[in-house]
Amino acid sequence: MKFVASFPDTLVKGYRPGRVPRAVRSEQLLDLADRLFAERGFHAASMDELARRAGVSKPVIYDHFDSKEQLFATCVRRTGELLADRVATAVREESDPRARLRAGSIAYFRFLQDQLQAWIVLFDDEEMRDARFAAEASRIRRRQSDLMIHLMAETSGTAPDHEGRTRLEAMTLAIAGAYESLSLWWHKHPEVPPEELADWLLDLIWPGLEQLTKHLAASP
Amino acid sequence: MKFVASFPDTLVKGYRPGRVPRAVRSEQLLDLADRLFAERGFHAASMDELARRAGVSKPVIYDHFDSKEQLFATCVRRTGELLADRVATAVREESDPRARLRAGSIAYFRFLQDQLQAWIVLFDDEEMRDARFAAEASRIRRRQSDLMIHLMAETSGTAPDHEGRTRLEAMTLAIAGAYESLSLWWHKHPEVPPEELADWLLDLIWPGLEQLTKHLAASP
DNA sequence: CACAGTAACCTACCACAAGTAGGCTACTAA
DNA sequence: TTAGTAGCCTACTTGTGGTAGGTTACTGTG
Repeated sequence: MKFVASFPDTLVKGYRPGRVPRAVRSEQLLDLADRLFAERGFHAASMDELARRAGVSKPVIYDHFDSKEQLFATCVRRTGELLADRVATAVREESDPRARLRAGSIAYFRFLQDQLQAWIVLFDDEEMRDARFAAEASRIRRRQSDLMIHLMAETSGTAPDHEGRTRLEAMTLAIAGAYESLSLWWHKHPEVPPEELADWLLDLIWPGLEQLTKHLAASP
Repeated sequence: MKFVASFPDTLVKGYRPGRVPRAVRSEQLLDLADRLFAERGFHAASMDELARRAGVSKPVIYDHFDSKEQLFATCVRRTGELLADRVATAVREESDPRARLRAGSIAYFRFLQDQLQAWIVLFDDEEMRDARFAAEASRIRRRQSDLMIHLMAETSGTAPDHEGRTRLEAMTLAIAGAYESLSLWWHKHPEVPPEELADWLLDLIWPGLEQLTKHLAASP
């Protein structure tokens, strides 16, 4: 009875107090953590508050996740995978290489537009938000990079040699960094539509990228 | 006497115990903080340890800097300004636009190579380092972006209209992001020489960049 | 020279948040 | 009925950013 009585009005709607199965609690905690990190940023979000919002005590959280960092990483990774899916899906709907890249880019920016809440934690800079996110941001970049490499290999047909692959990896990662940085800029210029962003970026990198694929296909 | 007696061997060489003028203490603290942040990362670096290394008590630090974040920001900003200077100097030594960009790029990567220690905090991802650096990293990107815009305006002669400037700002920031991300990759492939990195990146972005300047010069 | 004013510094503390030890409650299955 | 366990809690420890308030030594002025 102490248990039930200890839930005043700090309870988040949609979650009733009391015992729930482990899997459900996990999902609930992840959802709430996502929102909390988005609102406050990593540093300012406290595990106590997460516990309060979930209507649960702190050790419960630590029974599901090893640490605050691991919880954060899990949240970000989930979102990153969703993003990768969206982009991959959009890419698969086109066949011409440039059109594929364009479709992927648009999907990327549209996703950011939708998930702005959750994304701010990773990309906002204006407000001095804390973040232990380098590893996760990097993971996402790598994912986008892999996707690009895969796409290029698929359309060019030939496989580059070792040195070529090294260079290609470097360049796709650089491009992924450009996307990331552009997203950041976009955050302060939301009036620009995703399609225009994509076109700008395509005009910038496509000539060099096309040249690069030709170069790599010719060398081995 | 308590004062002098309280310095066992935790003292960093080159700094004698005892009272020193404010300006000297400030510089000393900044230098030590730079090293400490580089070693441990923002989160794991504690103010207590900084105090210990400086052979000083914590309030002394807070008499010089408002907070840990402000101290960190000051360190990073100092390094960022040094970087900008190096790049700008290198750029000024060339006249052909492409050669200028190349020279700037090489200077950029050379600087990272030298200052690797101090730079890890900002760019390393493999190790889960903490960082409250989004704002500072962004400031550095903006600096590089401004430099590029300046350089392009200088060489093209004409000034773009409002929409053109918006697009140009977005694209140069994207490019700065690409440099940043490439630096990160480089950290795991240090065998690639700076000149090669610069050439890779130039081959990738120069065609699009040249096209962009022409486009912007033609529209108004 | 005396001594006020101040610069540089200290000890001892607070607040707050991550993470833990150990125990309680209620469901389930034999 | 009762053993086992899943889910949960209260009450703590630890570590670290930051502060209050006092002490020491240097410096310029009567």
